[in-house]
Amino acid sequence: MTVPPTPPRAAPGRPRSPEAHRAVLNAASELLEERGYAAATIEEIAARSGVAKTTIYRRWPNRPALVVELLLKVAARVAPPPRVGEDPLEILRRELHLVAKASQGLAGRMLIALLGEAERDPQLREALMQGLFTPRRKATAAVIEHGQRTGVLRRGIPALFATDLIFGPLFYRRFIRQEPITKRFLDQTFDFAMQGLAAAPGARPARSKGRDRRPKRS
Amino acid sequence: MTVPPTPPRAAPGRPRSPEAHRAVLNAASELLEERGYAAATIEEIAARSGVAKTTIYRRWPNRPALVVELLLKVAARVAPPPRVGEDPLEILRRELHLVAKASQGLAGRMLIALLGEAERDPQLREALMQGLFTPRRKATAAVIEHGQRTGVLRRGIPALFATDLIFGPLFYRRFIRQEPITKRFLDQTFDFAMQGLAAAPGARPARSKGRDRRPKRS
DNA sequence: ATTGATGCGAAACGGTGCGTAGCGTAATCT
DNA sequence: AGATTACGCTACGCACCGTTTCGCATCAAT
Repeated sequence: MTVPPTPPRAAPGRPRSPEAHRAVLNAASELLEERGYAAATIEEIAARSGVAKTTIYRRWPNRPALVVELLLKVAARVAPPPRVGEDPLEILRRELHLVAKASQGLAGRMLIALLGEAERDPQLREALMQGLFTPRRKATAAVIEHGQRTGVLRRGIPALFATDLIFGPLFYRRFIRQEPITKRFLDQTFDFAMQGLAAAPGARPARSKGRDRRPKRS
Repeated sequence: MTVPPTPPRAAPGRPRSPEAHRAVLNAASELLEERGYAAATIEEIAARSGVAKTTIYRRWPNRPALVVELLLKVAARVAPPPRVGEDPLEILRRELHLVAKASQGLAGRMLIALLGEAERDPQLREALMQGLFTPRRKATAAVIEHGQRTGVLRRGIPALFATDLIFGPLFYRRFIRQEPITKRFLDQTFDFAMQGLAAAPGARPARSKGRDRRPKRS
């Protein structure tokens, strides 16, 4: 790892064209929107963007890598990860609805296409985990931990596990069964999860530290 | 539906060879096991099975259709749907573990590969729903409804929805995040779901036949 | 201004798998 | 026997992949 910190030395030669980069992502996005993942071949993307195939391959090793970059961009735009704040329950509820909405749009279509390929492509899986799932799960877990500290949520349930309990049914329905997500479904899911996660009415906030031994049996 | 019940009229011409059928499914199964979905091309399957490509295409319109048939067979073998019985909680718990185990084997690998294609192939999606998900969900829901009638499970929660609450986190973890399933994870998931689904200790069965009551806890 | 390095577009390539067609042969029914 | 369908084989056109080659463009360093 001999990397100069902030290397002032610019790379020699002609720099890569940002326009080409944008044009490719744009064309890919349109194709995915209009005709789906199968139709968004590299050759089609090159044709529509006016960028040469070689230029595309110079930046991305293959199609999934390109789509991942696009997915992360779109996801960050339409559904930024939640942040710890005043009312954890409300934050979680909003997050669930936000993710549900995003999952029904372009981001969802991209994700579902990538998941199949991720089975055979460990690098792709890594990229999805580190770029999408891990940060989001961590952010959500932080909200939950905050709720546990302030006494709104029951302690004793690992926060990451709790996030999976909240979001699992949604993803199962949207990406595995591929059925539409209704508001009713989201409300039911959230209510059910909270039934198990929320603190009993009389619970108090956490003390200094370590003092939060509670019998986990409700 | 004008289908003659047990049509005695045999089709004219040479009948299709059951050996060829089996040989194809066998070869496909082996290839999927050894080298994954991507490597299980029609040409490879034909080569390994000793069956001509044309013969394969005469039976299945494309590769997904073939893999679906294989998946349904394997799923029925390694994890037959649950049946209503004495102890609903135990049946559900076993079912969760059984599905988890199956999802980590060949069946799971096939399913995950098919899901991506199902996005663009409505017929494939239909086949997966009618052949796999719908019957299994119905069977599980029946177990839950039985539990609700006998008072072991709380009433008022739609049974199909309840099944998704139980299995959602598992599928999310296995097929979306593609992380391994631990016994601990399954136990936690099940306990959590039951916390919300199980009847309060004092609950009574639905009407008349009241003998079956039992306080939950195990 | 020249030099050297890199990016760009265009064109062509070999490779792979798809799904189809033509052919001669095999099996079964009437 | 004749009709009909399945089988294996070979070959084909097609689409897309990922790579290579080439001439020109664009940058930094000299």
